[in-house]
Amino acid sequence: MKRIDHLDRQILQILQDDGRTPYTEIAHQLKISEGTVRSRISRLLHDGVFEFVIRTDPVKLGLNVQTIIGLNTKLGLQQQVAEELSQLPEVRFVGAFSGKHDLIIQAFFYSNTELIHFVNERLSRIEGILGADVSLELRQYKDSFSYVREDEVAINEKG
Amino acid sequence: MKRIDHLDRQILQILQDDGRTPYTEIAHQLKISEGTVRSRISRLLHDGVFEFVIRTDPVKLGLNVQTIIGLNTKLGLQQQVAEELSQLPEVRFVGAFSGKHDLIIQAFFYSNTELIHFVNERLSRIEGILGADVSLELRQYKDSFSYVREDEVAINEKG
DNA sequence: TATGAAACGAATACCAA
DNA sequence: TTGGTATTCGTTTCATA
Repeated sequence: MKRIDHLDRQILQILQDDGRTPYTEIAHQLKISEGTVRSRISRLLHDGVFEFVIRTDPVKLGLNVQTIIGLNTKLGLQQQVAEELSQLPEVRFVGAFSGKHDLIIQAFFYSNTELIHFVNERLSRIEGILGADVSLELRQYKDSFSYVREDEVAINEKG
Repeated sequence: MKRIDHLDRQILQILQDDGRTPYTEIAHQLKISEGTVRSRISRLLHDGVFEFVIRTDPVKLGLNVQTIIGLNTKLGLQQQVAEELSQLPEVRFVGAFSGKHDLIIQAFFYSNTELIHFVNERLSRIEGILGADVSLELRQYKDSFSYVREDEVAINEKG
């Protein structure tokens, strides 16, 4: 995989704001040709650096109950638990972490009833879960995917 | 805002997989006209139900250190702290929660050095933060934005 | 269904190793 | 001279009225 250079990052920054910005418009903004934009985007897509998606508003879809759940798992069963959780449609994110919880997941529900059902019925039936700390989202301040920064190394190992 | 119906959800499901699926292709898959697809997408965009974005792979951009940080804040200063955190480019997500932590954030860094710098320099200077539990992501199992489900109410208030 | 805009494929030009 | 990248242009596909 070729290294991502400054021009790639500039293209990504524009697409972060609007995933539908035409190649011609990107080319114009960056003062390069449309072909360059196209070939770079093809390469970045091919290398899996990014993909075109849509971001839906969970609340507008009726998913009013948003949670982050920290889980502790039995030694040796963490991966299996993580994989089972990943199958569930309510679960958006699953990661293994160091820290107070072995696994942290993010899950969305249509109602508190559905959340309770999830914890009592779904989680309780997964072998290897020792405990679950449910945090209920009261307010969201930021949920951005614009994390492409101009330069890779802001603070290097000596900083 | 008009209610989101089954057909809207089907359109969103297709776009979740590929945000650039042509209207004609969506129309063909759902056996409806292209005009219907277009008018529905316009309405959904207008209502803020979804937006076209790109999803970049943080690791491929060099953001190898991914964290979830739980914060406790001084009474009365939570909102101010949340807003300050939202300004920081390293921070992707900020939410207020009920549970063990008042605020939960997700942040990405280029290196452990940058993470340490963030905690010691950035966080420590924000007034109102009482404590921070840093969880370091060791492995990611799922990070999906495909949370549009076929039907809104899987389990209703009586279920 | 027609019109303009955007995306695409392929040939060519450029540049640096 | 060669491999990689940028440009250009003709064609096709798409969005839109």
